[in-house]
Amino acid sequence: MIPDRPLEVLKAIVRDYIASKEPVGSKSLVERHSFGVSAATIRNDMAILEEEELIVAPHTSSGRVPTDKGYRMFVDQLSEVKPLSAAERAAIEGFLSKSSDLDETLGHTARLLSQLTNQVALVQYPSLGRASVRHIEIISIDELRLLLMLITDSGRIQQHVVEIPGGYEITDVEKLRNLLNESVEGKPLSEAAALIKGVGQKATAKIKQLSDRVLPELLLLVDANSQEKILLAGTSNLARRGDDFPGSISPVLEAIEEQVVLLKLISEMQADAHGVSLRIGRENNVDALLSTSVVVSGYENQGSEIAKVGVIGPTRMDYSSNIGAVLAVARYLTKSLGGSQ
Amino acid sequence: MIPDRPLEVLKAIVRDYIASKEPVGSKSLVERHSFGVSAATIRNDMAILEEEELIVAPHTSSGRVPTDKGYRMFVDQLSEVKPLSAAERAAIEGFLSKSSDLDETLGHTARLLSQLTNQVALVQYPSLGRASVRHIEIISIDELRLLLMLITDSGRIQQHVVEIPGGYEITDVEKLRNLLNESVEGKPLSEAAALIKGVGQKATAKIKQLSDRVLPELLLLVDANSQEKILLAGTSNLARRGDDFPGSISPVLEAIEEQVVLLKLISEMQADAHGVSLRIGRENNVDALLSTSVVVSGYENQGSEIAKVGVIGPTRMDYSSNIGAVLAVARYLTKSLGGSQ
DNA sequence: GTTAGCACTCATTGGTTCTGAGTGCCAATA
DNA sequence: TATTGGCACTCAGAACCAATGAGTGCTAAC
Repeated sequence: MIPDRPLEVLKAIVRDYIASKEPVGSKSLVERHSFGVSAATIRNDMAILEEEELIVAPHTSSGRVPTDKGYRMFVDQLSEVKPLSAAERAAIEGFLSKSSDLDETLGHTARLLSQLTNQVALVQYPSLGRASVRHIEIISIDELRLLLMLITDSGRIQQHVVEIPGGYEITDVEKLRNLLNESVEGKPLSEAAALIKGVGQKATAKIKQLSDRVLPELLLLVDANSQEKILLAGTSNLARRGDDFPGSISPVLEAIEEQVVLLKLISEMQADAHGVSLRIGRENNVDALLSTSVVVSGYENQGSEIAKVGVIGPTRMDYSSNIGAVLAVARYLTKSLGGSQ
Repeated sequence: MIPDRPLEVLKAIVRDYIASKEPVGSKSLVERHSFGVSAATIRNDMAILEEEELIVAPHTSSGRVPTDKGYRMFVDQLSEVKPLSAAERAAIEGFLSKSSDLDETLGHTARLLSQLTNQVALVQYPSLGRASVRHIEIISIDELRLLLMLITDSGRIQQHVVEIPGGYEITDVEKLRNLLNESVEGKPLSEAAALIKGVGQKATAKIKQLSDRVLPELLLLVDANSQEKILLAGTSNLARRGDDFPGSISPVLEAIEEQVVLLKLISEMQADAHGVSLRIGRENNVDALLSTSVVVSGYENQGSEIAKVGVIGPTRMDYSSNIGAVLAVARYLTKSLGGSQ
């Protein structure tokens, strides 16, 4: 266990390092904070911290820098997150109230969060999981084309245009639609595929030709729905913080543009007591993200978490305010979804 | 007018500079290309080019680098663009054939183009302009909510959930929908707003309550449709080419994330005879994009251009193959839209 | 447990010199 | 007139060196 003062020293080091980008030494520490002890004593404490691998010295004789483990201890000790300013709250309200459909809401959220934190924001689309089918719609666009729609209770709406052989009647389309809705409406997405196939069996000869074209496409929609998707915003914030990354930022950008990697990462992250979850540096288990941290929180619809929202930035980030912003935005997003969906 | 050999020298300088990132000098020029004359002669030619501001020397005594004007002359002289390899063609076919709806198609296109060129790809959404309303649909989701849909003939589909007072009958909704479609279907989007308002006037008392809720939201959809939108992909390619930019790349990233700037820029660009349009460096008239070039081409639906697709990268880019890729992708995109829409 | 003192380390800074690719110009040449 | 070899000159960048100073670890005294 780490004694009290050394812990305070660690916190001070993290804070100073975040603020200054410079390795912090014993002398500047005693100057800026009033520990009531001398630099030499601080040095002893720092020796303890180094022993515990909470800090390291980049070169033999320079100040210390927190390790991933150090950051971890710091955030775990973080008793309270920095609350948003009134202006920031107002910005959130203003931004999110304007949104209409889900796409727009999530888009706004991502932009907002990236501006709030000056980091790269990520917003995960609600997907499969607990979602269920709210409605299936088939609209005739013209003689040869139908528009299929799949609406889920998470608010996600997907559509697809399908070409069909001519000569069907409008009532046939309606019949098929009703058949589909009767058997699928309200059912979880995970069961939808099987149920849709079931409809194919039941289809009368009359609408068989139609359903043969429509159902496979519908299955694709269901499948696409289960495909997770992440929205990014503020990528340029990474570039601005370029010097926080050893070498080039381009592998980092590549990694976060690679949806699969990110999705895997955030899906593994389980929220802690405060409703937030974060990975620091090597905790990501992704080489390219070795010097980045990820902060995410879940947002909900109808009482259960449907997806995640968060930020990604250099390990040397202001955890306190980023956590605050992510939490606030997640909360507002939940509220906003609950209201209009 | 520039004599023949100097022009060849310019081309060689551009090509060598693009390949090597290094200012190119007279000696290395005669080594790599067989001009049949000595370095001193080349130096005389270079003096001419410098006189014409087609090339500059970064410092008094170093090789030369093309100016924006030099690049411009180079591309204008470009008689033929580098055709895609068979593998690349196959990649395009494979990529685009998988797409189903418009969103997906454009998303794939952007990714594809960025991979093909190793630049940042941009794809503009089809918008207002010549588009017209194909269909308006209103779907009842549950007692208190309707889903409005606006489908345009450019393939764009937008939806919005609207809450309504309860107690309406399903036939009322149908009545409203029919009323709307009768007056708006097939009409250009630019007239849609006025027509929709007209429906509001005609609405009978019975459906007045409904239309009062629905029509304003529908107008918003029409309006949103006129909002131009650009899809980006491969932002990390910029970072990889970081050293091509003086100072930091972050202002560049910011500029291209700022949709408004980009939209204005590409809307001003008119295709030349080959169907491609490009801006080099300061031609962009955007400070942040001073050392970037933009290559765009239009893609069509039903015979007329509906939006643009292209790449953006450092002025020091391989114009020949980028132009080739953009052209090819635009062509395939046109084909793909024509086929399934 | 804390502190002052001290010798030591080493990244950074600034100055100096060296090197070499590349230039511009000129007189000779074809 | 166009081309060429020759030559003096320039200047960015590399290499080297010394000085600086923030910061350390250690020890002995408080």
